[in-house]
Amino acid sequence: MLAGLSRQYRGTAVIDYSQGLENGGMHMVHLSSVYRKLEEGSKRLTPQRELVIRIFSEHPGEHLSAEEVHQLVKKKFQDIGLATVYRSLELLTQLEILTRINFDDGRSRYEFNQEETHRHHHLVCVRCGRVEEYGEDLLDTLETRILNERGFAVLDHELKFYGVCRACALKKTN
Amino acid sequence: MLAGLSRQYRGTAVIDYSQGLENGGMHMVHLSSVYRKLEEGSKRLTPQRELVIRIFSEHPGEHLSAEEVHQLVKKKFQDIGLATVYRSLELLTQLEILTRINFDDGRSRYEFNQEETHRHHHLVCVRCGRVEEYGEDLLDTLETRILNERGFAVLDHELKFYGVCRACALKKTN
DNA sequence: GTGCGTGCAAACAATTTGCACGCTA
DNA sequence: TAGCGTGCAAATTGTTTGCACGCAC
Repeated sequence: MLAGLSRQYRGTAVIDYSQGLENGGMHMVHLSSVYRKLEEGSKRLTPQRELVIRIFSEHPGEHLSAEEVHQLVKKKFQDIGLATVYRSLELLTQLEILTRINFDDGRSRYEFNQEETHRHHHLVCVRCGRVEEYGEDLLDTLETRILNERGFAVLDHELKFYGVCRACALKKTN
Repeated sequence: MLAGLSRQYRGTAVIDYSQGLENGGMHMVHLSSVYRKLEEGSKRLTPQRELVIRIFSEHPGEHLSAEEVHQLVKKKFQDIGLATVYRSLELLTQLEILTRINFDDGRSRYEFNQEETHRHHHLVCVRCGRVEEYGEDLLDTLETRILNERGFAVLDHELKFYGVCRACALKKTN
């Protein structure tokens, strides 16, 4: 099975998963489902891929870009190629372990594809640029209507709200 | 006033606006509001900018990219620089004459910022890539809730549905 | 041994920017 | 005449790809 795969690769760092990735906090990721998805895609869980996953697990709710992931991996663990980061992100997205999001800041960003927290939306502050998450989903009825009215079968949706966050609203000046 | 500005520039084409841009069809654009917005921004309505606007008025509902606008302007009117198209799109977006949209196809796209048709959404077909529009807006109550619950004052929102359009659903094979 | 995954550098594509020049206010 | 707007080419930036190598199966 895959669990045994991730010992080492290219003679580099060995990652201790005795405690799993679940240590992160509230935004838990089920390593087992990561293993399963890799297995189903018959992909190896290499140290580089593990590191990428680990970065996300240690930065819950952060919408990281490829460059940011690369920097974090380098800083916290070891040097890996930026191209490898891109390829890992691509792979993990295809396996639905990550989700690609676009905040129109010129680069793609990624977050865990948390099926439990499924369909959360984003509140993008136009002043400070910070992105909050919003868990509500009231769009099901709308999706049914779209199917009936237009014959368009909705598979997924993406909703972003642009506005002013509480913190910025409180800053009276400027 | 601005109306008299757009005679010619660099000795090139003169555009006849005796009939205005409103000829386009259902997706009418009020030239007067375009004038007003340029005036408020104290920007000139140059022939190049007019041509860009004209292209959008002649392609209602089409979500054009910079490159596409450039090609269309060149084909239908005259050769202008691609950089100028980019700068025009940027300016017109800032003046809220156009709206920038992102369909994750690797380039920014633009459409008229139709305040009348305000808040229409997009149905993106994951098979053929075509984008339909959907005029409904049921998000007002949700926005009020977000303000109350989170203190986040929503100014605008963007909603995209991904799914299979009717045409593709009918193609049984492949 | 075959092939997947990686690192590096080169290639790409969309977009931005520097600069000289012409036209407009 | 001062400065905005343009065209062109060069520069940037995010992302992808070709290739040789090494480890895993």
